[in-house]
Amino acid sequence: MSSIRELARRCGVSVATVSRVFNTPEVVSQQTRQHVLGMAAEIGYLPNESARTLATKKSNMVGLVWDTDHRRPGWRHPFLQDILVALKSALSAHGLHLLMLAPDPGAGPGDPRRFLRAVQRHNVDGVVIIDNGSRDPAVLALVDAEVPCVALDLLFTGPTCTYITSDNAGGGRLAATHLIERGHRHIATITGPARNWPAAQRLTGFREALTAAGLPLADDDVVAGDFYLDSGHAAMTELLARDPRPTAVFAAGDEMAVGAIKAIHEAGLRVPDDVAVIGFDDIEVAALIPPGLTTVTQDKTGFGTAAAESLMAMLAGTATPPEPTTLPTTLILRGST
Amino acid sequence: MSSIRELARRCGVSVATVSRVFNTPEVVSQQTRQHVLGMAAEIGYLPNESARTLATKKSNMVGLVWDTDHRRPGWRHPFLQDILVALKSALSAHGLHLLMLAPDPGAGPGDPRRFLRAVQRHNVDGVVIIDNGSRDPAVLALVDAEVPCVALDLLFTGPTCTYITSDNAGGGRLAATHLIERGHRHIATITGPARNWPAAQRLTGFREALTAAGLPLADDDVVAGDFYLDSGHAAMTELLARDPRPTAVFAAGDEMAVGAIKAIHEAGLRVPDDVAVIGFDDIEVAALIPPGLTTVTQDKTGFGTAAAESLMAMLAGTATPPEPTTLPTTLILRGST
DNA sequence: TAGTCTGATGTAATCGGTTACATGAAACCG
DNA sequence: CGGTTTCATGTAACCGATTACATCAGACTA
Repeated sequence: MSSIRELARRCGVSVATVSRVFNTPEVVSQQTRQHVLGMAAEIGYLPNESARTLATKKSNMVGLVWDTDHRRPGWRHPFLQDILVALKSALSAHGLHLLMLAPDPGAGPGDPRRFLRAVQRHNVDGVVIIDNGSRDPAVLALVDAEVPCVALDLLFTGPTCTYITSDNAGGGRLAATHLIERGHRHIATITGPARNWPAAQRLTGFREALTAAGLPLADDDVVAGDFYLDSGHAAMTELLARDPRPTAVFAAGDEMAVGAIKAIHEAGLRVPDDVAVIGFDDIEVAALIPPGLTTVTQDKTGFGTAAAESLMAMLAGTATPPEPTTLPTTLILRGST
Repeated sequence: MSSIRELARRCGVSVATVSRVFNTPEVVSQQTRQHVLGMAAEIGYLPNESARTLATKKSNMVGLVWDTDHRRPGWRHPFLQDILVALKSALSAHGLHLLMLAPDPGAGPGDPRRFLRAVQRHNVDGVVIIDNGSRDPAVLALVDAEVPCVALDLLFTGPTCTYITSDNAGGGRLAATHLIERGHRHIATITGPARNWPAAQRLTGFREALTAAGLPLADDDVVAGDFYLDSGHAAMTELLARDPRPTAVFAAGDEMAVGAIKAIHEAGLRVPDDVAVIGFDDIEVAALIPPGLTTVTQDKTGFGTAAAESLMAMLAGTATPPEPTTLPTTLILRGST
């Protein structure tokens, strides 16, 4: 591969001049510039990014910390593909590449510094963290990286850290309000694991809106699931056994909502006539299963672009990290309510 | 950030010795090694990867070329998340990081060298290509990269290139055989775009198996879709208008199969009693929509791990690239047939 | 015309590692 | 005991860029 020295030699100029042609073209004469660029194209010269990074301490790379462990469930984020595409596109527009980091092999599998170390070795300009909901110490350790960090769907602040999250409470309110407007008076909910922060927020907003409408949420009408299909099915089965049974259910995740619909159908009841169901997330299935799942949608693309923007703001050198971003949630009306 | 020189100074040894501690520990004395490692931990020394890459020409990074363009559809790969997770895990196990490359800003948006240049600048040890089905010249130009390349779901060979694909023909055969075994005699198919290679293969296998069973496929019973829901709905509507209408349909993609089921239900018919439906891909919805979609599944995880393995084989330095990998497809039985 | 300014370019140090080769001490051998 | 190995370590060139500083020619100024 031809180096800058080779190119300089061929052009009869110094390496400094060649470097200037690519970095500060305005200071080199028109004539020299043309000559160098022409010769560069001819011999296929391309600057070596490792060398540039070494010299400038800027890599144009953003590290992605995403703890994908086959064996544990929970690493899976339903929107990941949309988020990744948006993130990558937004970063690409600024000339940044996205480096999906492997945990540092120098640290053991359980070492809380395994991501921090990987980040520090690679001269990345910034870091995006995709949470798997586990609040892994190795992820939380990243606050110590002296590098701009943006976490997705994870409370994460520090001197160089901020995060992006959906307006989960608002979404919960939206769901409640919608069901109330549809005339429901007895509304139950299938929530997520107690310690899951987004789930808790959704529940809070949901309860608020019900209470405000004079429809307090009975403890009996709150059943916890784990975001997966079967738990939604089980929870709904439990709710259908109540007497009187609720006429509407808010599931804190679409997969659970689908499970709930299944349970309702199995009980010989109809959606939405006997029981209305509303979900949260707007995953692909929501649009595809009959009768179509009404749901609260999160702005997946917004996660990616907001992360890129927060990062760019920090790279631009503001002293304090940007405020956390809360993305609006909106209601998608389909047949299930 | 502390450098190797700093660490060497503190330990009273030369930089070469420190370097050896991390790269060829067996040649340095037990005592010195302990001392250096201890001091390294103390001052938080970590080798700078850019410098290492510059010196060794090995970056431990694999470039990912994935042309994500918001504006065009088609960049979306239904399995991408599974593939990415598997790919990343497999690469991580070998200490390799995955660099999602932005197109080279030095090249224009339409420049066929925009990925090639990005690859060449970054000293990546290998490249994985995720196809969007468009046979973009900029993707095809990567055969010229003097770097091991593995393409997913794309015919792609060259002196350092190979590819991974599903046994699409076999999957087509599987679908046909299954329907025949279920007793169907009049079987139609909703295929993909004529120029789409996987779709064509699926059709070929499907037709073969029908013919072998003495049930030649009439032209009328082949309708093309575009892999999206609506096209499946439209195609099925068309097929239902035939007299006699087919008793079973093979859709070359699950989304189209879901569209087909919708059309069947809308026509007041039942699945599978009036018309059986089988799909291809095994996307998430397949398991979730009633009555459950029987489908031919592709080994998503296999794509990722096979890509990593082919890459590793090339990195290990075989003169010729590994043979293309064809992943087996298998039948998943659910309620729709 | 001497002095200053400006614009284009060159010189060389530097970024943080790796590694071929040199060195020197200790161990081994006949 | 001299000579050869072996082992641990040091010296210094090198990877391919960037950039502070120096240089120098020509234009401009008083």
